[in-house]
Amino acid sequence: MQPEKHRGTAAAQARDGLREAILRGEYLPGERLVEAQLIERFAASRFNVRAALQDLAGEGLVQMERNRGAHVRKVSIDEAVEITEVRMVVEGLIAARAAERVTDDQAGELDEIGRLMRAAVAEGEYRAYSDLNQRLHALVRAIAGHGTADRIVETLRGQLVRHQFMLSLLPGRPQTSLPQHERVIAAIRDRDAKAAENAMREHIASVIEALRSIDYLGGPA
Amino acid sequence: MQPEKHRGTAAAQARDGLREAILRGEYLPGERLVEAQLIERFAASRFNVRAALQDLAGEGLVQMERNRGAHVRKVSIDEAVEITEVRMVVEGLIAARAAERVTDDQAGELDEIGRLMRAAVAEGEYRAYSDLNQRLHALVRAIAGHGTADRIVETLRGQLVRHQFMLSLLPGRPQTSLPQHERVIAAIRDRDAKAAENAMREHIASVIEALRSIDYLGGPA
DNA sequence: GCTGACAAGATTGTCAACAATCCCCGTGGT
DNA sequence: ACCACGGGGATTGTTGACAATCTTGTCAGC
Repeated sequence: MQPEKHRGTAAAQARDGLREAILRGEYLPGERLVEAQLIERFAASRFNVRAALQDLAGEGLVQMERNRGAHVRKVSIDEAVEITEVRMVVEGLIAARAAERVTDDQAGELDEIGRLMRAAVAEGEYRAYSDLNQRLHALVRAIAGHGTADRIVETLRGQLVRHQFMLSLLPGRPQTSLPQHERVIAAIRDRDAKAAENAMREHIASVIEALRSIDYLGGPA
Repeated sequence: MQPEKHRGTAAAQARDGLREAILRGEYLPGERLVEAQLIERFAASRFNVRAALQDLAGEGLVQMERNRGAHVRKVSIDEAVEITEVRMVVEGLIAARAAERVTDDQAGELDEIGRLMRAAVAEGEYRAYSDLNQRLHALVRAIAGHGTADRIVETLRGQLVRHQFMLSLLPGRPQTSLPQHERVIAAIRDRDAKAAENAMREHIASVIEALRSIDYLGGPA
């Protein structure tokens, strides 16, 4: 969505550091982000800290209220579903385009990830499977080379890290998503754009179902 | 994408004023935005001007380079195509959801817009038709009530105002797009989500074709 | 006439101090 | 016990000045 920022500058370091910290879960949703604390933690001036907060507010990671400071933004389940719906269609576009542009080498990489995924699920290594999941989506995006769609998906993904964490705890998820991933890989490898889009959308649609099921579990708690 | 900002504050006024000015075309793509000039024009402090520039950079309307100031971002035809591709799938999602949620009253409004559109095209009132076009898309979005998709479409639209202006000059556009609009309206009225999504995507796909044709016209000039 | 270095001006980057605001908590009254 | 009412401390909002950097114009040397 936004053009790339400068790297290495103090302002950029503060921004990236704070984003990483939020994404790691070091600051919980709703938690207050006090400027003075951030100044100490990131060894940045107040000027740069404020610029960082404003940037992350633009990315939807933090929420700023006048005279009341900045908080880590809370994303409700309903919002998470909305965000994932948008992700579904945009990643569908990305998958379709990847199918049109994939090279033989890249197709080989995709198959390799597929093999590793099957192995990880077979051996119950869910952490490895989760990493492979991210690698797969990242590779598809790289193949598609769609800068605009890329930025949007990245921004949306950032807003849901907390929920994605909960998702990975759902029992039976890998068994559901593995065949979906395989269909995505196969469609891109076969350069079938329409099938790739459908496969990716089905995959993310099932993520939405899972999100809704969390709602039932965690809602009345 | 980002949470709503405060209205009425000096910072918000500077931001909204500058955005309006850029969208109106008062500042041309590539034009430099000198802080001192903006301070005068919007009667804001430098602090607020910089905050506004940073916000608009987040929206992709301006580009900031270290020590070289802020410029109105130039969007190439290739980028415009990418942006419109994303818009295509997201507006498709919106149309599908609108079909699921539309009330009888809203269906009537849609039909009314359709009637006005046919009349405008028949009488060659292209300016009125263009306004109705925006009204239609806005109404569909309102019916869908999808905040996340809404924000993204709005942001993307902002980045293309200049190109959309050129589009409206293309001869024969209304004759092409009118039946597409009618199909969108009919599908939503009939509460057929899949058809609504397809109709909206076809419509915007033809916008992409038109954008590419501008490329041929304006490219080697 | 052209190239390069250098200086002057313009513009942006950064900071530290000051002002405004809010939130918490104790006080007094009922 | 409960509520209204201010302090007082903490936190953010804003300003103006100063430093760093880039851009432009000029001039000497070839």
